[in-house]
Amino acid sequence: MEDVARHAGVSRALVSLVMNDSPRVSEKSRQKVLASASELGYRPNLWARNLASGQTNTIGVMLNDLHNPYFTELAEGVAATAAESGMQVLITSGWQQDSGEVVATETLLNLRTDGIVLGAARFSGEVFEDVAQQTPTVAVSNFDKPKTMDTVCNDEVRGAELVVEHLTDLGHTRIAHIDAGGAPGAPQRRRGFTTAMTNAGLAPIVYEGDYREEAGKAAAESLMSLHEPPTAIFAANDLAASGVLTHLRELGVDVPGDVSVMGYDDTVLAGLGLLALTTVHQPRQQFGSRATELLLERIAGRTAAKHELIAPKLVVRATTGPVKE
Amino acid sequence: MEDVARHAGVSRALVSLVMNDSPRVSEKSRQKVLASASELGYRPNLWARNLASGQTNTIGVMLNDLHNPYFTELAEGVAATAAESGMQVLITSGWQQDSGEVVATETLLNLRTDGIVLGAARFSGEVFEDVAQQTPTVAVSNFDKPKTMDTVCNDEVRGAELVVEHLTDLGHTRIAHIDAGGAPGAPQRRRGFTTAMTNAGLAPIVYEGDYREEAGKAAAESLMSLHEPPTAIFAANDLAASGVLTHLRELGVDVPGDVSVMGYDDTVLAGLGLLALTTVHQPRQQFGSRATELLLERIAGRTAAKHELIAPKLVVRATTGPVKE
DNA sequence: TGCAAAGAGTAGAGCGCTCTACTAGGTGAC
DNA sequence: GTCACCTAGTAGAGCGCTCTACTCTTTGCA
Repeated sequence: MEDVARHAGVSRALVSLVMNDSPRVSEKSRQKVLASASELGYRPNLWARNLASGQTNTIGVMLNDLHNPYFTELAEGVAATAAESGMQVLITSGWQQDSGEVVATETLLNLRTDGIVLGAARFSGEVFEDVAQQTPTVAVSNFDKPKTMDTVCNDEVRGAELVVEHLTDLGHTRIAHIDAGGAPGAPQRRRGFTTAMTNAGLAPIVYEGDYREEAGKAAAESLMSLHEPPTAIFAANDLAASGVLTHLRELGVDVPGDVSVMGYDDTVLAGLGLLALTTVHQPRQQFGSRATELLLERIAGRTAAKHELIAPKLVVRATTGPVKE
Repeated sequence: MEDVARHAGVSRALVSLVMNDSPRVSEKSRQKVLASASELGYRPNLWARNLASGQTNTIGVMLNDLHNPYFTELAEGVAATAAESGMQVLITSGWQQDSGEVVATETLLNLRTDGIVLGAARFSGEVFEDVAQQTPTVAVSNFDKPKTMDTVCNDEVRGAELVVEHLTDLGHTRIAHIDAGGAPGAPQRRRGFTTAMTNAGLAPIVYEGDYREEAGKAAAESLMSLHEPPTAIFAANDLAASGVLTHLRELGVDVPGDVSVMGYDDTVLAGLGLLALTTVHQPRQQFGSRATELLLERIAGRTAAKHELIAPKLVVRATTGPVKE
């Protein structure tokens, strides 16, 4: 910077003004400085800039797992909205490890990003409340309405309701849900399912499982060997639904002729021609952009916590149909 | 930091030493400083630290597209290897846009990361040679052996060979390849395919397509309506292979009884029970970790460019079988 | 007992920038 | 012609840390 100033025959301060697009510089010297800068291959050192200015114009995103499209689409939403406000996005990942999430968040904290979007899965909200005390924080997660941070999350209960409505509309009454125990989102889906079934005057059948394909297969096997097998199966997520479909095909059961199958999440899998899975779409990008909006509000000074639910949508494909009379 | 020093009754320099685990501090004052630090909620400011020390202990990763598991697994490999050397990883993404890649790389450059791993797809190597001149750079990409940076990439030619070997071993002679034009990796796969076929004394059938499912479907349709349809189809990637399978199922063609199908990449899709696709596995994490090793070498001073190919592996599942005679 | 070397700690410059407060010169109103 | 005000630019402190060079104790050993 020193060199650029000397080369252009101006002060360091002027160079700084030019680099920040200040209106206080004449067109002439702006050109002169820009020319010298590019000639000398100068690029501003962000560390120094942020140190001096005390603000980073950067928002940090901590993701539990980069593999999971849920998290990456979330990040995409964040990036898009952040870009509109001229903010940079820096991503760190917990690489699916408990300790990783904490380390990644620490890094962001040390980086003094203006705020943090938490795409956490592993920990309860409490662990992160500490973080929220130090910097504006929004969690995309169904933490239990913490006071210190905002949360944005999918309305899982509504999603499960959507499933039950769709299936009962098709005339199904024996509907089974394969749930994923304590995994993120699973308790809410289960609750939504049982509530909606009960409200419809139906008995909820819940079978224990998890979010993996094998679990879907295993559950389908048990379910189909029941004395009165269900006519519709609502899997914990798309992957588990894929396991269900696999088993049903091996069994020679027609889908959706004999049995209807639904997934949850609307991942790439669901759209594949061979699956064509009816499922519930989570607007993941929207989670990210809404979270960013809330974060910007917080950065601007809001302190009262907001907790928002975002409504999922039903996506009907080819695995559900009218109950076989 | 000032406060911590005062609170602990020592100099700022000592606090700095403690924070960096220097062996030059006595156990007693280390404890004292640590205690004061946690009491005051002190955390070192990374921007200041890096500015002062002139090194960031951070390597930057620029990814074209976070959705694509290819890139995220790459990042995972980078993170794992970087962690072994105590390096932090910061990820920026081009969000699938041409300009995005450049912006994301600029950010990394301004951040003065010790080095950059380029997971680029859009641009030719030339655009990035400029970057490589400014900081140690390794590209995971089949750029054309640039002088200024290292490259690590999949041995696509070998991968295509693997496919042809597997299929000819099963007795296939009419083998068609659906290629993806100029998309990343596609030309190499096509070349590998035609070469291997020619070497085996067979006529390579190449059908134009791309990396999407629809392309696979369309290609399968054309291919199967040929006077003498191929007995094996090697799709551009797993997604296209999924399209092929979908069409074949609609046609009632038995896989692998009548026609064998192969994908490429070994993504999650391939492992699904309903697809069980025979494919070629790219060790994506290994790309990342190898790239990081090379980068660390460069950071340590090596300047001569290295270009490495990493061997893919055949993964046999259920979509290939002996040719029906 | 004396002296070198090791151990523990400190002072203060400096990393590359921004930002506040200031100056010099030009403009326009009365 | 004078004065207030605006514009374009500058000086220099300071952001929070690290790092070099230095000081003051201890310790070990001939």
